[in-house]
Amino acid sequence: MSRVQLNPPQRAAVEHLDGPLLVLAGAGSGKTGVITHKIAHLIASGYQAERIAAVTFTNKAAREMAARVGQLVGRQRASGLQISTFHSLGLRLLREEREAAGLKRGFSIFDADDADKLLADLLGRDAELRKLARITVSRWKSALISPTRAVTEAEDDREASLARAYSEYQRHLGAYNAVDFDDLLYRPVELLREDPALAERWQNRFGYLLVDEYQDTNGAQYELFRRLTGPRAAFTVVGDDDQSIYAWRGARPGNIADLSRDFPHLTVIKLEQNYRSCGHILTAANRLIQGNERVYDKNLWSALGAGDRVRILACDDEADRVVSEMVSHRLRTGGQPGDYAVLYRSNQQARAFERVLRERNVAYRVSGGRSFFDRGEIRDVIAYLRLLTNPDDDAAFLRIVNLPRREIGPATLEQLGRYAGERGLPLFAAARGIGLSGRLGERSARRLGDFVEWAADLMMRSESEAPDSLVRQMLADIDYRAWLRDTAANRQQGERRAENVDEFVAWLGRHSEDDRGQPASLETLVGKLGLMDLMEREDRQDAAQVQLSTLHAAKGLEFPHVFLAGIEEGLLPHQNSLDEDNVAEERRLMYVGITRARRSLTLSYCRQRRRGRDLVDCQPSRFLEELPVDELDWPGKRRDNDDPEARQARGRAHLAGLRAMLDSE
DNA sequence: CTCGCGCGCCTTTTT
DNA sequence: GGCGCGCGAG
Repeated sequence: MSRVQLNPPQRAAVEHLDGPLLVLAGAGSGKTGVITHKIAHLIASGYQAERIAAVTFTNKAAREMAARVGQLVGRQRASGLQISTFHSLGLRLLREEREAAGLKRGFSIFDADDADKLLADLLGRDAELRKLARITVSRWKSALISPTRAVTEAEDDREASLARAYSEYQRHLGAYNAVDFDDLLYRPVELLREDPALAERWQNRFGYLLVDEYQDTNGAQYELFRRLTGPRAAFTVVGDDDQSIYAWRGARPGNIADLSRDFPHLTVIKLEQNYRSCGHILTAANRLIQGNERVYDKNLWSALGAGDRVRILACDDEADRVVSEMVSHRLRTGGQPGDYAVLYRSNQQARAFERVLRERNVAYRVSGGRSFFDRGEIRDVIAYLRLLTNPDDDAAFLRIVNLPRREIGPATLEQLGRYAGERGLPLFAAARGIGLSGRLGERSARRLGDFVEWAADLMMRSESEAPDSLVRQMLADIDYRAWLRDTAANRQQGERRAENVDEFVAWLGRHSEDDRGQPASLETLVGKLGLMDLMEREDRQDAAQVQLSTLHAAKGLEFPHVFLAGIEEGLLPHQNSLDEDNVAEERRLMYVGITRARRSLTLSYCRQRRRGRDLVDCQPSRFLEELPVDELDWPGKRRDNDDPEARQARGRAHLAGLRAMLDSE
C-alpha cells in the first residue's frame, strides 16, 4: 500500500485477531495492503512466519503478495511464510502425506491435456463426449463427489456411463502414479476428512490462515480451507462478491454468504473507501451494481474528486474511433501509452484494435495467449523429466518414447501395451521386460531396449547430478535441437522453439537451488513445474504499451484511462449468458471493467457490426441505460441538465481529436 | 479409415 | 477472418 496510514476499517481488519473475519473489500479499497499489513501484524504479534498461510488463486498473485510482505517486514522475517495457491498448498499436503494418499515418490501432475488424452483412451474419439466427460469429472471433484458416489447416484444411463468413465479415469491415474489438478484439492480434503489425526496435525501446523479473492473459491477449495482452519477458526478471508466473475468455472460466490452459517462468530468488515477512481466513475459503478441482488450491500466512495464524466461513444468503426480518441487524449495530456487500456468481453474483439494500433504504430500488448509452459517443445521436455522422476507415468512415456523418432512405432507400442496390461505393469517397466518375451522382432526389441537403457541410466544419474546439467546432457543425447529444426514449419519457428527450450533450461538452472541455497532435486523441480504458471517474463505492465485485455484478465489491474469496448446487447451482456438467464454475472463483469479506471472511462458501442459476412444492427447494452444519465457524457443522448460548460469542453475535445487524427495520418 | 476441403460459427480461463 | 467440425471421396 502506498499510503503509510491505514484507514479505520482497514486498521480494524488488520488488528482483528480474535475469531474469524470476513473482509468485504470493494474494488480499489486497498485489499492487498490489508492482507500484507495483516501478515506483518501477525508476525509482530508473535505468530511464527512458518505458521501463517496465505492463499491466492494464481501463482502471479502469490508472487506479488510475497514480494510485498517481504518489503514490509523484511525478507528475513518473512522467510518461512507459506504464501501459495490453493493447488500448491494441496500439493504440499499430498507430498507430505504421500503414503496415506497411496502415492509413490515422484508422482506426476496431469494437466488438462494429459487428462484429455487419458479420457480419449477410455472413451474413444467422440470429441463431444470427451469434453462432456472432462467437464463432468472436474465438476464432480470440485463438488467432492467420489467415483463411487457418482456411480450410485447417477440419475440416467448417460450419467451412469460418465460416472463409470470417472471411476476408470481415477483408476488409471492411480496406476500412473499421477494426480490431476482437481485432485490437488479433492484428495487432500479426502485425507483431512477421513483421518482425524492427520487433520489435527495440519490444523496445528497453521496458526493463522488468510485467503484472498475469496469470492472465487469453489466447493473443494472452501472445504480444504474449512478443514485446515479447523475449530479454532483463526482466519481472515478477503473478497468482493461484486467481482465474482468465475461462476462458469466452478467458483461458488455463495461461499461468502455461507461463511456466517459455518462460523456464527464471524466478524464482517467492509472496505468502501476507494483509492483508485474519481467520483463520476464510482457513481457509475455503484449505480450499475445496484441492479444485482446482493447479500452485502456496499457503496464505494472516493476522496479523489469528481474527475471527468464517463463518456459514451456510439461508433461506426469502433476500433478506429477508440484509437483516435486515445491518441488525441494522449496528445492533449502527455501521458504514456501504458496509461491506456482497451477492455472487451471476448478475445476476438482484440483483433480489430490490434489492426488499427499497428496501422498507427502504437505499441500494444494483449492479455492471454499461449502460456510458455504450454508450448509443445516445452511440454515435450517436461514429459521427459516426468518420466525420469516417475517411471510409472505412462502419459509421459507415450509422449516421448518416439520423439525424436526412434522407430518405435504403433505396432511395437501395441505389443508393449498388451504385455503391460497382462502383467499390470507400467509401460516403462514392461519395456524393460518385454525384450525377453519374444513378442517383438529383433530390431524393435533392440530399439526399445536401447531407449529404456538410456532412460534408466539418466534416472540413476538424476539421483546425484544437478538437474540443469543433466537436462542439457539429455537434450544433447537425443539431438533435440535437430528435431526441433526438422519438424518446424519454417526456419524462424525452429529458431524460436530452440530459444524457448534454452530459456527453459536456464529457468531450471535458476531454480536448481531452493530458498536456503540447498541444491534442489529433479523431483522437486518437476513438482514445481506441474503448477508453474505462464510467462513470468511477460508479467510486467509496460509503460510504453497500450494494454488490450479481456474483462476477465483485467481483474486486479488498474489504468489511468480505460476504454470499455463493445458495450452492446449480445456482447456485454453476452448472448450465451442471456440464454442462460445469467445477466447478474455480466453486470459484475461490467462493474469490474468500470472500476479498473482511475481518471477517465470511455464506454463505446457500435451501431453496426460485421458478423461473419453480413452487417448486423447493434443495440447499446442495457447496462448503459442503468447508468446515472446525469453523470454521463453521452453525445446524442438527451440529458436533463446539460450545462453549457460541459458542452464547450466536449467541443474542445472534439476539435483536439480532429487535429490529432490529422497529425497521426 | 483417413485426408482434405468447405461451410458455418464465433465467451470468459486457472491450476 | 480463422478455426474446427463434418461430410464426402479415395
